[in-house]
Amino acid sequence: MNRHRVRLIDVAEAAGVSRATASRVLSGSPRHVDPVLAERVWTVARRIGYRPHLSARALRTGQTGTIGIVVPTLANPYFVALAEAFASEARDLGADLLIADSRNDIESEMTHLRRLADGRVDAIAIVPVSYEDSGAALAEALDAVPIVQVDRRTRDGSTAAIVLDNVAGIRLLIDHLHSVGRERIAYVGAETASSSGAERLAAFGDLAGTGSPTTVVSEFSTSAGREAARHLLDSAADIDAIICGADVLAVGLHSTLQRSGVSLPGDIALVSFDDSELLELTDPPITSLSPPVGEIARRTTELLMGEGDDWREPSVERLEPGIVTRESTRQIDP
Amino acid sequence: MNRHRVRLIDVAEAAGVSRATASRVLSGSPRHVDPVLAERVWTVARRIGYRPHLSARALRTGQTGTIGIVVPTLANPYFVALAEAFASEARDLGADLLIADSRNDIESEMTHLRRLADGRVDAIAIVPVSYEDSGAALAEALDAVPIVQVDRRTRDGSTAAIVLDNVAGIRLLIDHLHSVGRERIAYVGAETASSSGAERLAAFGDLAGTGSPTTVVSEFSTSAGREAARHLLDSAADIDAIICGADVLAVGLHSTLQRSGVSLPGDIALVSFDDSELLELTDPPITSLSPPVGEIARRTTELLMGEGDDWREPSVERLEPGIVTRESTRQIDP
DNA sequence: CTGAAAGCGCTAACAC
DNA sequence: GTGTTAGCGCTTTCAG
Repeated sequence: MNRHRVRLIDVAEAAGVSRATASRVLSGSPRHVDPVLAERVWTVARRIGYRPHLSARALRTGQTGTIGIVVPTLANPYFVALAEAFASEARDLGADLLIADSRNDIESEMTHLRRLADGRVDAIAIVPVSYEDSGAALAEALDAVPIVQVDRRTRDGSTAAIVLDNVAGIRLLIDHLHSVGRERIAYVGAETASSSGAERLAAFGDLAGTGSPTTVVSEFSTSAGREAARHLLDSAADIDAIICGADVLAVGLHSTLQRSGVSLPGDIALVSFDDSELLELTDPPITSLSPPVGEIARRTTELLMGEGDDWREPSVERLEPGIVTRESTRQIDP
Repeated sequence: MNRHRVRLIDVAEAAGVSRATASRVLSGSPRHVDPVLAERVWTVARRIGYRPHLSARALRTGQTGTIGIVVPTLANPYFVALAEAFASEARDLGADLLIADSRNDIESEMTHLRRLADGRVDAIAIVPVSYEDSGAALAEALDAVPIVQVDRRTRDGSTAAIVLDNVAGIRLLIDHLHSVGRERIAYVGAETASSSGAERLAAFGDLAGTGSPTTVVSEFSTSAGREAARHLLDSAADIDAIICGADVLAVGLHSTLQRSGVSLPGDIALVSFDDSELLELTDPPITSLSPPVGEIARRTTELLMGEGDDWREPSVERLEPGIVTRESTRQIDP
């Protein structure tokens, strides 16, 4: 049953042509081959079920037809959305997407990066785990394969980075909150190990009034969100709105506020950042920035697959988010 | 900067040994080589930054050191959890995990399956999209690489399948609901395109009293859950408990019930199937079966990587779930 | 437009 | 215990 792989030479022989011709038809440049032969080769190939051996092809061409994406965790729906945007992009390019999950772990991230760079993929998009510590692994993988940083970046900007414009994002959220009559805004973010977290926090510090409270929890997770909510409740801060640095935080926070009898949006208006499906499930649904994941993926692959070495330019390209208003920021009649 | 790859021969030359010896040290059987030489090779390899070319190695050995997993969608946290369990399993085996997302699409599933089978991975674990229609693609990929079906299966059981024991699961949930005083139980599941969906529905039909209402929506998604809730509300069925066939359904359903003023667990007790993080976020948190994802992944890789052809046996192995009780099924004092 | 032949980087017989 | 050599399956010069 599991005889042996059908190889190119099997097709060639059955079609009465050389391997070279068969190869040209099946992969390379079918333009430069007699249409009659080409047709014959195709027919035979289909009949005997030929499938090219990808490792062999990769070895020969130096191209794998695969793009890799490394995300901090798939438990965060935002990174899943990002991965799917890249999958769609890859499909358009006739390539595959290989998804790797670092589990928020530098070690694991380095391992993935190394293995991907070992001839497994043609290019890598990575959401680095840590601003401070992800740089080393990146720098190492860099001379094997093009890499672009996505959504977050490392301190030593050794490659191009395509990120959300966090300052614009915070501004958009604050403006929106003001427009619905909120003035005493708090910010809840996670530990600033990631550049995006740090940028959002800093932007909030700059744009919100001085003395606006910020709460920094240890990780981007729903339980951290609940912890933040308890902290805010305990501190009895005088606020009427909260900006969350990530959906998972917002949902956890929402759940704890809700159970503590805080009325949303009556007492507190809530906004978040990633616009994942989670935000539509809460009661009330939560207003959010809508990050341009499609555009991020498109621009990143453009850089990655482009002819030049543009990805080597340690630039930071910031893409503009939109906003999706939901009930959590409904205007309250005085 | 991007000179050229450091190859095995570069290491060999720098260490003054043959490629064979270098290869033996760096990969094969370091046992059969002089420790002194071995040490030298390692040192040199590290110094000049040698990394084996994975495609070349795969071509030569016929082994990729990679396991592939194909899931219907990563938007469902249950499949993410499953994928992470496999990642952990792969890590233990010194292998990589390649995650592919079918987006609930037969076409896309087939494409992934094909490409994975084209020498990209050593084995495939797949959660088939459709009981009826996923079989063909499976059968095709089958003679290139070992495949085991996970969590769901296809009609023509052409490979082994490791699934949750859905009958035991439904029984566990019903028993639990009875134990907290609920007798009029409804079931909400998605279209039976998947074997697990169908099994759960059938088991409910068998085990719940006759006339127990069932609602079947078109897909496993939160919006489908909301739709189911509206349906139940409209039908004004006389029930005091609901079993949901998937967490995403439960969460959507919960959200709509909640907004319609139904009290949980007062009016209705709610239970679900996948025990994902989502269920802890709702108010009240939702009781759920806890599927043995770790065990599923372990058993599957065992079958896949084992010496024999055990995975070819079209058997169905059913693993026992546990249950995690939460507030949504709290006993109500009469 | 087609074929012969070289070789991508690596490992595994097979000799020594 | 180590080196020599033959290929894994494919694409791509280079001749014709």
